Amino acid sequence: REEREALEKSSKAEFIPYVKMWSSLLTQPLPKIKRASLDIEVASPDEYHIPSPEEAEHQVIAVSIYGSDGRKKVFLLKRGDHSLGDSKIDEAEVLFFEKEESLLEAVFLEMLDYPFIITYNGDEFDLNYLYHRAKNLGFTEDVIPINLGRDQAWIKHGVHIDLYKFFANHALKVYVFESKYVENTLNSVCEAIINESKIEFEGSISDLPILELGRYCFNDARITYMLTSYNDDVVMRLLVVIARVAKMPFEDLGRLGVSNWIRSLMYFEHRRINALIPTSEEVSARGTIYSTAITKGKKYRGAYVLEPEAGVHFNVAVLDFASLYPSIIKVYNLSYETILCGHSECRSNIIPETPHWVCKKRYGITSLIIGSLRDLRVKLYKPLAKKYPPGSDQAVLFNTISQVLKVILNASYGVFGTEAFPLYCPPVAESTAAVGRYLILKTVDECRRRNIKVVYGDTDSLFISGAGKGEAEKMIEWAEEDLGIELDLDKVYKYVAFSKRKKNYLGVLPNGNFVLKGFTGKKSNTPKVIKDAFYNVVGILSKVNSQSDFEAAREEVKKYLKGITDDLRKKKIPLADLSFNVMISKDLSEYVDTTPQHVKAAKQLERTGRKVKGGDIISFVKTTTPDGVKPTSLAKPEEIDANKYIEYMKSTFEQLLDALGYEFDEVIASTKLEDFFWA
DNA sequence: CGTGACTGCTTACCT
DNA sequence: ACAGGTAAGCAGTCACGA
Repeated sequence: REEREALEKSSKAEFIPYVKMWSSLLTQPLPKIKRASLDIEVASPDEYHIPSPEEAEHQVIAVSIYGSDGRKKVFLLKRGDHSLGDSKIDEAEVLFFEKEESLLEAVFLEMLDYPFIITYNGDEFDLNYLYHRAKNLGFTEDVIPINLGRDQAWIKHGVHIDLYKFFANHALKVYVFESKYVENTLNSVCEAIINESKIEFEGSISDLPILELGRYCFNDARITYMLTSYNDDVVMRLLVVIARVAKMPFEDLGRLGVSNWIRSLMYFEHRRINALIPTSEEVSARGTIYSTAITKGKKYRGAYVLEPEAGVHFNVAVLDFASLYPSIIKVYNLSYETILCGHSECRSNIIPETPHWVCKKRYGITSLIIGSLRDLRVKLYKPLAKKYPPGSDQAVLFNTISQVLKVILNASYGVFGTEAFPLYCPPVAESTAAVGRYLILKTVDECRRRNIKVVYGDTDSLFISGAGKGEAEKMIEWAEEDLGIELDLDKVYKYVAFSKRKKNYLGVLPNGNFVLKGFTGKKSNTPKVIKDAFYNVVGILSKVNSQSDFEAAREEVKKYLKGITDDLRKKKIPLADLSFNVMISKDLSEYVDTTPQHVKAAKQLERTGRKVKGGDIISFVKTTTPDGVKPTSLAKPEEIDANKYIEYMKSTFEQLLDALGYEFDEVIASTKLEDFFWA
């Protein structure tokens, strides 16, 4: 209450009701949700055949249900020609059925005990299959607890949450799960998030002994459930908080993107204040785009990225604007109905760098909603999450709220620049970005005026070198007074190394921890051998405390890299560590313009019978064969093109070594110590 | 017909 | 169906010179 009252006091009158409304809603305790995960296995003629849910022509041979109340059941179909095997399923009660009909009946009955059913891809497969299979077996509609929509499956008595769609949500993937997984499969997500895996087996699922099949199926249900229970039910908590903010039912919010959450939230607010919801045509007609994008194919100009000053800089502070774009939307009163408003007296209220003006008479709906949510996150929930001991109920609640607000706030500007958003309003989007450029450039000017050296900056951040704590604090005060926007001291690096490339740097903190941005050496598709080598080199460099320390580190780096390149030449590196892992974003037939290397490898895989579809990760190695690549699973060690790997290593390490002023070729070719000089 | 400059496609990243 | 900006590798095209 104390913190909330302080926030209310510092808020403008128009924002106070919103702060009150949000804080009383969001601080409600989080319910424990009774639920069960469900997974099914279907007989299939061969291992590459994926049974069609609509036809549902094959038997359902196993179902597992894993409940939050501790009940865990495996339903198995007895098949005469299959042995039971000797697998043990310790945790669960195992039930055998002679007839598939009675198995399904028992499963449906069990489902009724749970108001929430959790699946991984149940919309497309598990529930869809169960429904059609039951129909095929003569079940009547009223005894099947499932309804099918166009792209989703509903539970008649409760809520079905399909985690596949939840974990595939790009915004959640990036901002909540920190891009820890790339592929959206159950196995990839579980490995990245809860350190669990699917059970591996060879051949076809239908050929497994019955108990072995049960063990496999049960494990899937178990890890699916764990995705909702790990870290104190964080996924369930996220769903509850998103539902509260977005004013959206659970069924929808797990399946729809952030733009839909924001649409729902904005529409709700229109209804609450008795305002008409405009049509997209009305909103689009407000104005047109003025700026031109730097990137081909984009609609308007975006953020500004400063040229980094190449080299090593010691004692670098990073200043950044807290939630820059939401702050701009709030402070500059940006909204579809305030931009280019009808009042002639507002026409002089011009947005910097644009011909657009904005209303002076009243606050816009976007400004009020996004502005108040921004303040809630920055001034209330972030500090509150830190105030309570980690793991306490309060810390857990405030952290969840803070994460959800982050996702929504991060998307709140972008939605106005996307045609699919019903309140699409390009002048709002381009004005937000324009003000961002204006603010960061003004701040750079102010630094220069104060003789503070700016060595880099991107969108909302400035890296300043050689400034003391006092000077940084003065800048923060200046921003508050002259810009009306909150600037923070984000961190202070022991040193930062920049090559000449933007969005690409190494920052080392006083405690030796480091931050790597942009480097090829950290990208998910880079071969493990090169990625490991890169992190090891950075590890060596992160111990450096002064210019002279670089001398000693240099020798260590050189020796280390020489070892790796020698191993590469002698083909001592295992294939798995040499593989590039690249996502194939569409189906093979859709690559009509070019045939990139991962597509070449995928085509070779298809020729061996493997199915490849959009979203799969293709693992390939560079070879001396005519295609230049081979899928890792089909390649032989002697086919590896060592030179290609050394070339790739060179360009990977140059991004780092450039900054330090020496050449990769010298590192691996030279034998004389005196050949090396550091900047 | 081979080479190199150039453009466009594709993926992954940064804010 | 949030946005734009940047890096990098490779595929494909085309002019140029032999």
